[in-house]
Amino acid sequence: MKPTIKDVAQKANVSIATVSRILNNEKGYGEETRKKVLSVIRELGYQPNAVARGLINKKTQSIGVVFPYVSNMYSGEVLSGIEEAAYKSDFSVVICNTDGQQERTLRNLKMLAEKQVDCIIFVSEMVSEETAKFLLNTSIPVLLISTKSEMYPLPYIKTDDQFAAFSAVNYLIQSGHRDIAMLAGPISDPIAGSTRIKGYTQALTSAGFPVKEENIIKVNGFSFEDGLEGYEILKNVKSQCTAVFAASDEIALGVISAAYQNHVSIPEELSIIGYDNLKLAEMAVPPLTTVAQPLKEMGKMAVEMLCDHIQSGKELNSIIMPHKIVERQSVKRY
Amino acid sequence: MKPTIKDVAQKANVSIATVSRILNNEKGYGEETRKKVLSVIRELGYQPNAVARGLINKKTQSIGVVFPYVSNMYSGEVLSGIEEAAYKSDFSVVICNTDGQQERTLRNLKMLAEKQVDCIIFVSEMVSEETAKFLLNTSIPVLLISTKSEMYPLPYIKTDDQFAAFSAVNYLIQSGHRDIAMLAGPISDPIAGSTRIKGYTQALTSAGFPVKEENIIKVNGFSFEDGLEGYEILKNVKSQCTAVFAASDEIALGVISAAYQNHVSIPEELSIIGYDNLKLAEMAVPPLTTVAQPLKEMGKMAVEMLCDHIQSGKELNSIIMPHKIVERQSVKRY
DNA sequence: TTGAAAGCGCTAACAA
DNA sequence: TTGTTAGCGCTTTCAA
Repeated sequence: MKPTIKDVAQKANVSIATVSRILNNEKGYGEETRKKVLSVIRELGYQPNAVARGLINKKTQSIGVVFPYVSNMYSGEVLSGIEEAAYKSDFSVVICNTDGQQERTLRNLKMLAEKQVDCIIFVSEMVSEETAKFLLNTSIPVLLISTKSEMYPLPYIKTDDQFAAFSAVNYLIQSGHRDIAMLAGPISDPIAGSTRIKGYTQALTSAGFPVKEENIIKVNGFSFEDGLEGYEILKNVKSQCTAVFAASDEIALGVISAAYQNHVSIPEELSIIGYDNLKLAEMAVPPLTTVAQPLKEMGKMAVEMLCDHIQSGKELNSIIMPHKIVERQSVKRY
Repeated sequence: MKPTIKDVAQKANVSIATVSRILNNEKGYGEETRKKVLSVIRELGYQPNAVARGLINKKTQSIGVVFPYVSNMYSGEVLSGIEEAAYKSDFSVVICNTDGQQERTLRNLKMLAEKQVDCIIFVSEMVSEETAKFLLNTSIPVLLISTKSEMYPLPYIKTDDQFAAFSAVNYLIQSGHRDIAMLAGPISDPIAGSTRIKGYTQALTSAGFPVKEENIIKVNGFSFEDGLEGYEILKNVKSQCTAVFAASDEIALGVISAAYQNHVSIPEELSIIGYDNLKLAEMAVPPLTTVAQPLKEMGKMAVEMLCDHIQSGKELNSIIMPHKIVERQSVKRY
């Protein structure tokens, strides 16, 4: 049996209250007792029980994080920011994977609530009405990352997707491209789907170029496979695109890979710009030009804001993070 | 204030014991009371407090996972397996990042113990003496993944690194390569470092080829950057290698990327085989031939074994998982 | 079928 | 400076 505070108290001939005080660096004991107790603690190998603490303090020092897919690189970036900041503030992080399924999302959220996490970070997943309601009803502070609720006032941290997409396409235009295709995610996604398409359209329009419907290729998600698939469609589209804007780096990698198999060289025959600036972009051949979101930074910021909120009651505001174009070698300049 | 079991009991005119029984699907109440209580629960939006439960049950339904770097793709693969199995068994997973630092490892481990996680999965990190001692002293069941303790009997799940490295190099030999370099991780790493070098040496030797010291290039880690760096060294080595065995897929990607910048084409001028079979390998240009570890599977297996152990006292055995060569397009066949 | 009460390991108010 | 005690929200005897 693991020793408890009681065992320590007994062996040190003091009350458990005194041990508790020493453990928590409060005052109210002599140097003598402190030393004695500390030595007993070491001797017994005593470790405080955070569960018991949590019960009485109503604080578990833990952060719940909800991802659609914990294992992709996107989540990894955000997670590393979260983890870093959490570690600094002595929080632990509980992660959940929803697989993009509403039901799993809800079940995970419920679990987090039951486990009494001190706050929740909800990443990059569509906020369904039911989810939003749950999030609003619970007393747990919540921050969204890279997503937002259309109808409910949930604070978020994200980039301006439309503007970022605009910037990406504009970069292509500035580089001398006229005929630009887009590999878009699902339109059903109000954040990363339709919004980025708007940015694309806007850039073309404001440059005085026509928007051709067939140049907007919608795939099912934002993955490598979606990029592979997208390329096949792109190939068959008659227009002579010299460049493509991919709604994610993974999609872009899919296109690059498919292009390689089709012996079309990038960027000589086809230019491509991605979205996210994952580690992946740097590792690609050729290295991928992309619009960067500060994902790690966003994760870090989320936990910092949440901690401030919990400790000092500081309000949780929504924040738009800046994006920027990272130039590498996948776009040809005319 | 969130409603507690007491509020439910009061409102339903029963004792908290009855509510508890209903919550836990035990017997000892009438259908009438059950309905009544359930409706009150819904009405109040009551959610049981897992912390209080944990205190009394001495079970928190949570798994602690320790990674050196949570954000890389390697961790992502393992994590997705862990998460999937944990979700099925109703466990939540709390993740820790050690940054490869011994001190952080220990602090994280302590935190997990204090939080009373039901078991710990320790992934891909060297097991220092102090760490091993901690792990053995605690009463928390532990399983290592992709690592092992040299001196202490901690159960692990891993592949046979030496054999896998042997297979990789042997594949190169079978493909007609004679002069084969290795981009090895740090020799200080007894698992992924020196052991894989042994496999390399062994393959060469048993094929009757000489082992040239300068062909074994040791870099500081297993990252993309290490691969970049390794390529620079490789370039300056006088030998005329036609192929290289990289100790990780990330290193391999670094080599591919550097080769691209140096205008040496892969696999025509230089063949390369990786290690891990991350998603990355598939996404590379050219797609990377590599030796696959079933990382996701290993994560899944770890939690399944741990759950069996907790629930039925089933013993925790060490397991060697099979590896296999996944042929793609980065190795030229003569 | 139900309830009263003890207690999990700890903190915090109050007393001494 | 120290101890006693109540109680956090729950489960689990034991008794009714």
